[in-house]
Amino acid sequence: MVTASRPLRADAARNREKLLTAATELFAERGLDVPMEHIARRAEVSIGTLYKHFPTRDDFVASIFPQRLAALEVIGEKALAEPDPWQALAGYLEDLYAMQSEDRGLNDVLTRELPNAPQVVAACHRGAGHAGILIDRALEAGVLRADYSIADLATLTRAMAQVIRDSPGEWRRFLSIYVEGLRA
Amino acid sequence: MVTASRPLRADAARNREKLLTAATELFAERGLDVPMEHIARRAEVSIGTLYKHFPTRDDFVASIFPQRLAALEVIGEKALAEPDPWQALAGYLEDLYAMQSEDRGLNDVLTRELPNAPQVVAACHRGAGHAGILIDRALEAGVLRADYSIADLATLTRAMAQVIRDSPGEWRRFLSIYVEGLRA
DNA sequence: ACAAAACTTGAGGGCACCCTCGACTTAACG
DNA sequence: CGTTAAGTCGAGGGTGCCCTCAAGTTTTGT
Repeated sequence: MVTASRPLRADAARNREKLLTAATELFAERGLDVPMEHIARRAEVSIGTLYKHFPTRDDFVASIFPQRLAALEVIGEKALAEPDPWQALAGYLEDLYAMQSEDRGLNDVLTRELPNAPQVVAACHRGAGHAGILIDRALEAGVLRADYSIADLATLTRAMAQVIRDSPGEWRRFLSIYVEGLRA
Repeated sequence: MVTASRPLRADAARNREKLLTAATELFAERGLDVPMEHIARRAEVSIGTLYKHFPTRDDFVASIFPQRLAALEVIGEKALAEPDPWQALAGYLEDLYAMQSEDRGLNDVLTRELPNAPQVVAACHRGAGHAGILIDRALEAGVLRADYSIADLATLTRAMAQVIRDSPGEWRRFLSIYVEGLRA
């Protein structure tokens, strides 16, 4: 869309940038629920200005995460390039959750429903596309539990979100056990 | 302990009971974070009375959950009675999470740190004792992944808590995959 | 039946977060 | 420059939850 009405005034553009930077940092550090006031403070901007640019929290989310979720595509491509279907899937999961473990906000995004940030939902769907292919390949190769589906991956993602949150040192181990259970 | 100072006045004893009932119900339905006001309302008692009997949320937790956690002992005993070490462990996990899935408050209790409810912590430790024995048995029998430990069970429990919360229909399936991954 | 002790009540103060809006400031354009 | 539309500011009102305490009520023991 980019309905480029009138362009932003210089100071406004600057503030918008500062807000995005602050929100990006704070989401990553503290998750999606940081108080709006904190974002404004870190951006050195008043709370009123914050609401002028981003009337709802989801406006922040929608402005920040689609970009970040593009990394999903990258790890998806990487996995698709791997010839061994099992290695491809296992590697994908490892990369996916490594990414999730480094950004608390991303962790939240992948866990929650975000009905007001359709761009984010779309980006997730795109990511899921790759995952679906990887699963199909592994199924065809007969290396993956025959009843596995993309829905199981959603469940796993939420479980991993929790594990990452309260034992960031353990997620690889937990994942490796689960992945063992996935073999045909 | 039971430092039976003077016994409670009749009306006070009645109110205490009503509060416990209300809290038990609401914790199970909504989790440990229900507003205190809701508990008071359901108990048909004023908020002041609530605070007289249970000055902190953890006083409720400490009064309610040790009993409930006694069920852990029961399923522990049941599992210990099972001759096959693998079946014993797998059955234990199934029973444990079935229990957890029926009580949102219990789910919270098993997920959180509760430094102010030592009775609850103690009850959990007792439960963990059984689990430890089941794990040792399975290890000795060589049917369980050699590096498995009780710490992994704590991680699993938090993961299951999450799965139970947002996909109550899927936890058995998720668990069964994980358990597959546990085999030696 | 009465007084003292025990208990109950709910208005209200505190806090953290949400968000709005009218008064002020400043960039942009002639 | 001067005008004005665009943008900024932050005090303050709203909400939901926490918890307290002075005034009123009920139980208990005599």
